[in-house]
Amino acid sequence: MPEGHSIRHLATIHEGAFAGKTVRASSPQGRFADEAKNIDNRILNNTTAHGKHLFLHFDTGQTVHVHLGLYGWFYLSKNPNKKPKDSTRLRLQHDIYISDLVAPTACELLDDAGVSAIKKRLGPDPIHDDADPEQAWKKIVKSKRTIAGLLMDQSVIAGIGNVYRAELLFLSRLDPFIPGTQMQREKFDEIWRNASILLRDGSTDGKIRTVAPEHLGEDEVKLHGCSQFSYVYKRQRQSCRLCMTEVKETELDSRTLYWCPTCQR
DNA sequence: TGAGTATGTTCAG
DNA sequence: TGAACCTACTCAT
Repeated sequence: MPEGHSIRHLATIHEGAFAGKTVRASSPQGRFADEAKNIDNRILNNTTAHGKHLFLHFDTGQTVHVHLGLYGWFYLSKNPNKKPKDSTRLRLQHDIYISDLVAPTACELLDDAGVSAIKKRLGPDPIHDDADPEQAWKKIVKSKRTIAGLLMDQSVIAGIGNVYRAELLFLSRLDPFIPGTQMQREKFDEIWRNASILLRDGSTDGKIRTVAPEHLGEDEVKLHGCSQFSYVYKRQRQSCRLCMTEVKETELDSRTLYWCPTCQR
């Protein structure tokens, strides 16, 4: 489930498990073997996250940069005898914890310049206290692209993926297809504010929660806290939770967009 | 058991 | 714009 909230969640978990400790690093799959040797038996200083990018900073001055992509994930375990899968790109281990990274889009060893280059091409991340929404607003308001497309552009705002995109647009009752040039400042501020709140909330346990309890069905209320619900994401051909109009889906920039044509006019 | 789908990004053409 | 990356889950057979 790798949107920004998951990456922050994983950064926090890895910092708690490994920071300040001497870590064994290996690559059972082999594709990160040479790089793993550089950080094997070194101390992991701390972790950071920006958008969907995770950084593990070592005392060598080097940083492991991970992007999970669509399939990637870290599997944490306390079982010292756990066997890695053949596909495990990176295994981090010390006395207590094992973390296995499987199927990431990116796993590479960078110096400070490499880390800076990645952060430079990313927009502000609403999960950060010191993120500057002005940077995002300036790009949005001068773009003719749709607001739905702009919200998914990591160089505009970092960390929002397809689920949060759909839900944020619904929460602000925004037509996904209006161009950035027609965005109202108040609407942008609302999206930014909601993104900050929802991403932070999701980062506590890695789960996306966007629906207010009063908008959940009776059966769903019983499950609330165990499962994830949405207003429009993946609810195509179902009724809108608020107005009962059928939720629509369409392809936009090669991703599926979900919206309520009545609430989001 | 196999097909289909997915919360993402990069690169070739 | 489409293919590639190459995992986990759901659903139909």
